[in-house]
Parts: sequence; C-alpha cells; structure tokens
Amino acid sequence: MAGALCGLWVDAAGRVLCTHETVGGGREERVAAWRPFAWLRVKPSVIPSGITVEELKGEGPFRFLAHGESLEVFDEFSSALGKEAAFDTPRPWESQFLLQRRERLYADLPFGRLRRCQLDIEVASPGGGFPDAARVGDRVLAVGLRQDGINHVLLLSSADDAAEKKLMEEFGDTLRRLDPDVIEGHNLFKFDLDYLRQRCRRHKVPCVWGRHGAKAVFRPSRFKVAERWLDFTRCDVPGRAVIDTYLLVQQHDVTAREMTGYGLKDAAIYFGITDETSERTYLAGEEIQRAFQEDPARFRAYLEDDLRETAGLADQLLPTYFEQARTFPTLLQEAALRGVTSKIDLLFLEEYYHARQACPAPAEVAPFEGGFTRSFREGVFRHVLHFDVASLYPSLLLHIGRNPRQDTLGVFIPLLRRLREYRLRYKHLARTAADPAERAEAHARQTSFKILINSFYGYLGFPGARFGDGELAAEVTRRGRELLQALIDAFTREGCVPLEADTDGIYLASEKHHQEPEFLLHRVANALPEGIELEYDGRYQAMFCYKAKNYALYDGERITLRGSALRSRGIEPFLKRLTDELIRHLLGVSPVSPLDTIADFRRRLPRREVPVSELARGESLSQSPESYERLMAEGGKPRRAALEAALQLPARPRMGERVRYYLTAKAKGRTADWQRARALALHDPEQFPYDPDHYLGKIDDWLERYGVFLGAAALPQGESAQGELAF
DNA sequence: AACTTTGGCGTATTGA
DNA sequence: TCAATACGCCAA
Repeated sequence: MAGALCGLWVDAAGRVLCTHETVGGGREERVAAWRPFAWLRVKPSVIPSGITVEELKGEGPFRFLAHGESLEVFDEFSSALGKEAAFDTPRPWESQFLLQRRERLYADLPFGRLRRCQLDIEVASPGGGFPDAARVGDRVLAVGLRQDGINHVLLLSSADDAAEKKLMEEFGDTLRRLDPDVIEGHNLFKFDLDYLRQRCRRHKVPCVWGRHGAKAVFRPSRFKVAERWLDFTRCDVPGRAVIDTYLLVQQHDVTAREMTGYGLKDAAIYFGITDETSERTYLAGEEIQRAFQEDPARFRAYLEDDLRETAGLADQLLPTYFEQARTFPTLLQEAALRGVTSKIDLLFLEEYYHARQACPAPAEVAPFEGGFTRSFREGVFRHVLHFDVASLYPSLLLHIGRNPRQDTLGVFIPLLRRLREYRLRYKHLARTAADPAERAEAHARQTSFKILINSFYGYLGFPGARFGDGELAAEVTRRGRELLQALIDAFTREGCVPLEADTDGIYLASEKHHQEPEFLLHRVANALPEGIELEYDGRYQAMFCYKAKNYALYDGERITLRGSALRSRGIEPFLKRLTDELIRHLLGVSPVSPLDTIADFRRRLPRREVPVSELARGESLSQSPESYERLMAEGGKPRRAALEAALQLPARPRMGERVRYYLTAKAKGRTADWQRARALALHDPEQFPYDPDHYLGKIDDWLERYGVFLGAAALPQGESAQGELAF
C-alpha cells in the first residue's frame, strides 16, 4: 500500500507523475496510469483508433463520454473536433486524474507531515531604487530557504555575473535536495519567483525547480479578493504547490477587514507571530545592500526573521486549503487560487463520471431578489439585543430539500447534508480532542466545510455553475425574507422595538428582556419550522442606528462598527476621526464632542497645518494604470482620480493595489477632482500644496449628514434634530 | 484570466 | 444645478 499522495503532475506527454510519502517520511516518485476523457454533445461520425465513446444515461446535453488511450491520441482527437462547445473536459489534467480514480491529495497525511519550505530572496538594485530584475545592475544577494525550522541561507559570493549564476544553480540544487511538497512565501508570485526567473534566464540557468526534473512554468493570471481583482504572474512548479501568503492574507481579510496592511511585517503582527514591541531585525529597502556587505550577521537575521514570519502565516492560513485539497479532486495550489465554483463542479462531475450519467451545461440565471434588509429607527438606543438564525441559507436549502433542476442524479442535497454532518462532527472534535494538533486539524476542517457549505447557495445563483439553478436560489431568499419578517412580527408582539434587520438577523431594543434574552428567545423560536434555529447572539448597552447596514454597537467594553459609511477604508482619516468621535460621544463612551475637533480643523486647514496624510483618501485600483492610460488616450471615460494619481507614480502600482491621493487647488480649466488629484507619495507642500477649501467643504458635508445627531448646535439653518434617545 | 449571491451607502463623473 | 450612472466598499 502506497503512502499518501503528496505531489502530482501530468506532463506534456500525458504521464502522471506522482510523489508518495514513504514509511520513514521520505518521498518517492512513481508513474501512474490514466485515461484522459471528455464529455461530448454529439457522437462524432468518425471515431479514431485509440478513442472510445460511450452513450450516457439520463437527460443532459452532454450525452457521450470519450476516453483516449493516451494524451497524444486524445489531443489529436479534440483538436479535430474543433473548438465548438461540443467538447468539455475537466481541467487541469491533475484534477481529472484524481476525479477518475476518486483519489485525493494528502489522504491520511496530517498537516504536520506536509513538507513545507519557506522561500525569500534579498536583492540589490543600483542606487537603492525599486528592484527591477530586468536591469543589468540588479542582483540577487541571497536566497533563503527554510524547512522544518532549519534555515538554508545561500549568499552571493562576489559582485560579478558568474557569482549570481552560481547562486541560481545553488538555489535549484538546494530546492531539489529539500524536495518540498509546498513552497511558501510572501509575495512569491509578484516578486521572488518572477525575479529569480529573470535572473536565471539572464544566466541561462533553467528553472528546474519541480519534481521529476521538470521546469517551472510562468503565465499571467488573476486572483479575486472579494470585489477586487489582483494581477500576478502565476508560477507552477510541477509536483509541488506554490503558496503565496500575500494572497492568502488578503483573502483572510475579506471577512475581518481589519488589517492595517498586507505586507509581511504588518501581517506578522496582526496574526500574533511577531510581537509589536518585541525585537525583530528589520532593514529598510535601501539598507539591505549595505547590511549585506558590512553587517552579515544582521543581514542573515533579517532574512531568517522573514522566513520565520512566512512560516507563521502559512501555519495559520494554509490548513483550510490543505483540507480543501483533501476534500476536492484538486491540487493544493488550485485550491488556494481558484474560486468555489470549480471545486463544487468537480464534486458533481466526479459523481456523474462514475455513474455514467449525462451532464448538463450551465443554465441561464434570471436576476432574483436577495435578503430582507431594513433600518427601522435612526438614533441612539439602549438595552439592545441581537438574534440571528444559524446558517440560514444552508438550513433553508435542506429544509426545502430540492435538488437543482439539472442535477438528475440528485447529488446536491445529500452532499450538502453530508458536509454539514462532517462539519458538526469536526466542530465538536475541535473542542474535545485530547491532542492539540488534532484539535487544530479538526478546526481547519470545520472551517473549510463551513466556507463550502455557505457557498452552496451562491453557487446556485451563479450563471457559470454547471449545476446552478437560479429559481432554487430565488426560492431560498424568498423563504428567508418570509422567515425574517415573521421573526420581526413575533418580537414586536413581545413588546420589543425592532431597530435593524438584515437577511438572517435582527437588532432590537427591549428593557424588559435585556437581562433575560434566553426567555425571549424561547418564546419567539417556538414558531420556527423544523431545522431552523434562532440564536441569541449578544447584548449591548447602546446602539447607534444610522442607516441600513450602517450602525455602531457598544457592549460596555468595545465599540463595533458596521457599514461602509462608518468604517470604510477609503475614507479620509480626518473624517474617519470625526465619525469615531461622534460615535464614542453618542454611545456615552466619551464626553468629547466632535464639534470641538471640527472647530480645530476649521482653524488649522486654511493655514495648511493639518498633515496631508490626514486628508488623503485611498482607493484600490480596479484596473491597471496602463490599461486606463490606453483607454483615456482613445478618448475613453470616465476619468478617475485614483488612476490619475497612479499614473504619476514612477513605480506604477498594479491592479488591486491601493493608491492614496489628495486634492490640489482649483485652477482655470482644472476643477474636477481627477484633474487636481495628486499621489500622496508625491506630496510637495511648495509646488503642489493641498486645497484647504476642498477639505473644509468635506467637513460641511459631514455635518450635513451627522449634525442631526449632535443636536441643534451643530445644524445648518432650517433643520431640526431627529435623533432620538429611547428606552 | 477568471468569476458564489443580492442589497445599501456615499462619492464622483458626465452631460444636459 | 441636477439627473443618471458608475464605482468602491461594505453587510449578510
């Protein structure tokens, strides 16, 4: 019996090259058999030798299944069929192999036995400017590799080309000797690997970094983080997974949205790997080269701290994806880089393949209504309770119990049910297991199942999902709205005052029940259908209700902000400060009124005494500056201030990165924001001072919105206070 | 090159 | 000056 599969690669010839764990924890390489396959809409009139075609059971446009005896024969066959939609085959090939064999990577391999190697490079650029691997004067100073806590630091031996070439060869040798399953690094894709590739190419050193003597492959790719797309150069190292913690960190922050930055240093502090106050060696970009020459010990300490922090980030962020790779027929790197649709599709396709059932094509999805959202009151309220329905949409799906229309095999609901059972089992284990490593693993599993379960509803409403069903998704949200409305009515009958409701939860004020929310919970929860569970989620001294999806809570210790109006990252810091002061004031946390701060700003702004960094707004680029520039050159529109600012910067930011900018004074023919925007990094108080009037106007706008909550003193003329103080 | 959904707030651009 | 519209960012 072979040990766990911990590496997989299908080469160009169609050979399946596997790496298995051996009894002693080593790695051994093997070649496995595989028959490439595809689904077809029609039976080809001519079937070449080496290809078999079977007719499938059930309804669905893909009614035939073709197998090839080798990839070569199969490729020829598929190109002969042409590019029409008659042909559909799961990619990459590694997924197809796993699916065909019902195999998974890392089966029975604990996370602790995964061979993980951290990688970081240090480079020198002439004049201390921004590194650019294409420049002759640039140089790799050191390559750091760390595996199982042991550092392997490779240093440039002298300042000539031959030495850098030798360093590149040493890097390849060391990597192959360590033979990791996973290569981890912070910003690997956009920096380290791409830089190494360019230097290797210069010295004609092939990037043989993979298993089975294979070279790394590079190609442009994109990664979606919530609403943002990030551009990066993807690197595939055959037989290994490349994991970029820079991407994982950003993905993590989608839900939390509380990180101050995504660089290694910020992330390490945020995740508690490095204590903010404790020592770690740090070198600024321009100091690195000098330290390399004059203080080697310090240079090495810096590199090793980077490796340690990278390992720490992956310790926390990788297990979820590791568990995904054990769940889906997919590579670990794919699990970390791709969305949930392809993964769910693979689970379906695996069942359809083995059942020899005809496959559907993605269906049309008509626009449909979502969750119920309402802000009932505006102002400050006391004795606030929060209730929500546990896993509303998955519960409703199971309650409805209907499979997607095209799922003729009936895979969806049983799969969802099984995943939920698994999740509950691992959630329990995460609390009760004796061994801490086992608890951690159980936690990772339950987290990855939770993400998966929650995305089943979204999958149904997604037009690209092969087994999607917009009507079923619409049915789920419709029942969700009815349920929430029924809860609001029930709470109202109990004498509570609804404040804010959104999708699956409700905030309400009730002095009577504030001390005994469980009592209230039982009275209301009785009316709910089987399988739908209402939970008491928390109690608050005070709540500031602003508008729908925008509110602040105070539990006696901490303030929680919700909503883009109150906590958006793009907002100018000085306005954010006003809002924070307002909320602390309204919630009774601080006696200081923002009106004092406003008076102060109004005094200092005209003299430009407020630092520009307090005024600059930030925005992440939804487009690369280059493509924006091209579009504008062709007379495109609309113009955008953030992109205009990005174009000013010598080190052009890429799509998905943040740009901060401020506004300079109006001039003739230069009144629009985009014409006056200037990158914060290029602030020049003499040549390009900021425009105080613009920022004074922002304060007026702020008062327009929030003045009512501060009473008559703050109001523009003709308005009266509407904020109420109740209960 | 790649994609889970809808709902809501606030700001800027554009064109009249 | 005012609308329609697009976009960034966020809640669930």
